[in-house]
Amino acid sequence: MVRNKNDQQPEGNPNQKGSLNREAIAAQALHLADTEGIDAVSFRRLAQEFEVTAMAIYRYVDNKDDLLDAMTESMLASFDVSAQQETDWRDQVRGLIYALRQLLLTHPSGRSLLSRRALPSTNRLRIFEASLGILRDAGFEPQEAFLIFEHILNQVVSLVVTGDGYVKGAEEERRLWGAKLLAFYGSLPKQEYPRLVETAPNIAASVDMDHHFKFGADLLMAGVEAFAASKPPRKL
Amino acid sequence: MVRNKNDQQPEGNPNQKGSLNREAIAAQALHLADTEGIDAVSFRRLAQEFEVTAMAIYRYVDNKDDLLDAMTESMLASFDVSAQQETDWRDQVRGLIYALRQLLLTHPSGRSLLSRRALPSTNRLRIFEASLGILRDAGFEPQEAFLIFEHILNQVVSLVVTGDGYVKGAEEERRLWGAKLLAFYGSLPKQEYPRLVETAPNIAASVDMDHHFKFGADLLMAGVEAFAASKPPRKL
DNA sequence: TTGACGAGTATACACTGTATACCTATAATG
DNA sequence: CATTATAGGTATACAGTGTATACTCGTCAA
Repeated sequence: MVRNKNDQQPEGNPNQKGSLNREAIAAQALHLADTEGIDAVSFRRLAQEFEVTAMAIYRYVDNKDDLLDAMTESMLASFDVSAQQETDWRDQVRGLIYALRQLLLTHPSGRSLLSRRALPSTNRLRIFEASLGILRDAGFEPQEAFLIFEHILNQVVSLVVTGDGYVKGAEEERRLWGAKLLAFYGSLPKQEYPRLVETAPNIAASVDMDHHFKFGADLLMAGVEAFAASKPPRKL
Repeated sequence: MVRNKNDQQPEGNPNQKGSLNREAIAAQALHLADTEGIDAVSFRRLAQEFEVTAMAIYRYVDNKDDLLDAMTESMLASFDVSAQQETDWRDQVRGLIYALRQLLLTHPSGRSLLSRRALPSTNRLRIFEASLGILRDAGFEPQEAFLIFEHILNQVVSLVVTGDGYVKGAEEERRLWGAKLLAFYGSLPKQEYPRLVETAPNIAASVDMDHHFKFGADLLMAGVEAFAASKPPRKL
């Protein structure tokens, strides 16, 4: 047997990431997903960053699914719904929308993480509960509140992170993609695709988040408010 | 060299799938994705269904990304936006929504396919153009039309196929998941999560598509109509 | 007859998640 | 103190994945 190759520690350098534990692993994995895409998150890659073997991670995480759960929790840990205590429910909902946006801007991998079918853990439950509270207080029935919240979450997700491959800070790549879209849609045969050609600049501009998002958020709010108005006048 | 192991064809059975070609591959891959999930689509698996080597597929498909493109095209081939020629734009939009729903019911893998960041091919362009046409005729500006269409598409997708792992016809599994959700949310501590507990039945019921969808579609339409109403009175 | 070419095979490489068996330094216990 | 248990980590292996490269045919044209 040729085992015991490196019995003693090579150098006494303390692991700068701190000792291995579930939270640290989840945080590192989340950071990896946000900066290099969700596909970059693998046991071997993660282990390498902790200067450790892939299997060592299984001490703290059941399997990949559990790892993704832990990442989700890590992402949602610092998220506080009730940060802003507005009086008008419209402002509260709008606040929720923009808080979710901020969350997804810092964590683009949220798209992948939040759309997994899994039973939620504490942080997600907390947010879910608080959001339902806002909508219930606004006068919506339980089912309506649930559906509206889902509506909002889905819409915000797809408004902020366009496409699956989005990673944090990839400004240059993003700009390039916008140019590519403009070139593509702009050069389509005009008589076959008149609408697409005229809309090409807008399609391309959709990679610019701020403007795009404000527009989408307004549309979203318009829907919720219209729905509220179409109900028996019980709203606050 | 130990090549040429099986020189002659084992049996003379004609490939029941027909001779290999791009369309057949795409169709088969799409079917596979719809029935066993998008992860079941691999070159080796696909090749096996055609009784062929994995590398043979590369004759007709550049790489996996191109395969997914081909699948998307295959899925959208039979989709016709202008099937229903309603006069009222509201009915047209509603028709579009329900047509998209039907598409995603037959092809649950559409969620994965449609949310990829890629330049669209002909079928997708055709649908895009037609949809923009409807919205432009309704009086929306180019940018508005584009954003509303995205809004609609995203919302329908997330309304129809909840979660990533959805496959066609998995009725039993779906029912089980609903029961699991009900048990989970229903048994949360009531004083910590009052809203979630009261909403538990609705959350569980969201696996029942028909009811869930009608509700979501109404909310969606309410948003679009409200947005239309908030504009200078130019709508038809 | 030769040669090109289309279609498919064989093999290999670097990845992935994860099961199993092992080692070893520390802590608990007789 | 001596022994044993255990927590934390390593090593290896297996079945998958996408795909690059090289090869082998059968058919058809010059």
